[in-house]
Amino acid sequence: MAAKNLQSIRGIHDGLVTEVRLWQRVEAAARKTFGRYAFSEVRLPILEPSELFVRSIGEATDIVSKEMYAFTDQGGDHICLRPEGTAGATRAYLQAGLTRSGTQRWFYIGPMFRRERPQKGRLRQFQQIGVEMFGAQGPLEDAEILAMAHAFLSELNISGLQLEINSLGCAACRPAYHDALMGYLHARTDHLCATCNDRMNTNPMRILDCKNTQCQTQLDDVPEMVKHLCNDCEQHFSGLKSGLQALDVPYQINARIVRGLDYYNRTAFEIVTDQLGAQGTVLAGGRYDGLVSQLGGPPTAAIGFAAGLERLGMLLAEQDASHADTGLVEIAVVAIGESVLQYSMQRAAQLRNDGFNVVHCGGGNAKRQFKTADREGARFVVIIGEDEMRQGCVSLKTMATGKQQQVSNKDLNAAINLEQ
RNA sequence: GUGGACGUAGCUCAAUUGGUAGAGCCCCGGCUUGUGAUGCCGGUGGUCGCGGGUUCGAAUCCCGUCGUCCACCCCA
Repeated sequence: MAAKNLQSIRGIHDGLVTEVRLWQRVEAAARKTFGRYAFSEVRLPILEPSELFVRSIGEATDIVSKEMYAFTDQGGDHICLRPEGTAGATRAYLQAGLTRSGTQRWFYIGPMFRRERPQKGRLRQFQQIGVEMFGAQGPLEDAEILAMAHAFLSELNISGLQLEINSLGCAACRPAYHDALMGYLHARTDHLCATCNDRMNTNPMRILDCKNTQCQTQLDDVPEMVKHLCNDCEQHFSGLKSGLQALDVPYQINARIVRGLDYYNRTAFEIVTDQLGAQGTVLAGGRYDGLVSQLGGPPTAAIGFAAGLERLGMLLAEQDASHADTGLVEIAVVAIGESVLQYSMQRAAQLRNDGFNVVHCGGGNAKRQFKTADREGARFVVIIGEDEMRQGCVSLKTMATGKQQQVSNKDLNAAINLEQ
């Protein structure tokens, strides 16, 4: 344990080489897939006014009431590290005056901050890949955005994932459902856990996904939102389902998916895994038709989702560890003798210009240099001594086979490509 | 925020009933000063997370603290 009093903040981890390689694979898959669906990347602020999240997510939520890194800056402004991306994206959409510019299809990749108790797959600073689509209201868009999420994860080849969908209804049908739910729950308060009894007052729908098995046994025939949808919501939901079927996206209806926030309506979905312990949600989202107007804009339909970059990286690491460490270094240059040092550096530079990833082993003791080459995982060693320099050639060694040959400088690239 | 487990060399771990720490791997050097991954020999490296306390004596017991992990909670 090196630096004792100089550690990263609890729950805030360094992304070292291994993790970053994993993340970059996830990011590459996202950029590729989202591009196919004509989504464009945006880069949004990490610092936002605290007020933004109070007004969007809501003061009563855990995220805002106890998990936000919020502070007053030197000028007296109340600002915070963003705990999620949707609110900022909506703010930016409004600020840029895009409400009459047609459908906006955005995605972003970046860090979010929540002061939670750290756990596997749960960090205080974590990265999300977020997608937001503004100005699209039909079930076709819902189906397509889910197909996009599915394609994105398929691109990564992660198995064991499950798409679950639900409908949360809308302002028209939710009150009646709420009454039905409360009636059902009130009859069983004695059998529900303490947390659930609290939730009766704050957010009764949350009781549906309580993990307490005792509570779950009480909920066998609990009223479900999907069975209380109004006509419009019903049509929307069946449009989504038939869209997913048409696109061959496997899904499952899970009436227990809920959202804590008021602005969510209709489609809600999660993609879950059983491989990350309690933090099984790898991607989640839904429709939030109410948010734009809640933040002062015109009524605007919107839908989006966010995926946890670290969680996806962990799944990749568990599934194919072999993939993680494919050699970065293609060629190691070994210089034998002081007199060829500078020349060997020039040859290394030339190989880099030719498009190879090259390390120079530093000259000196030949054995040491070969050891370095091996440790770096170089596939080839280009050996340069006085003879080679004089003759305008190098000795090319293929590390895996041990085969070594003399190749003239002009034939080197061809020889390497032959050996690959 | 609540509950539980853990914290010993760079890494993975060991140290019988409390007697001031060991191994493997890694790293460095040598056996071969134009050749690696296998072999042999040698070497560097630890205020036992940190701070108190009990004791003649603590890595080992107690308290606190920080951190990691797990579950609750919450969520990506």
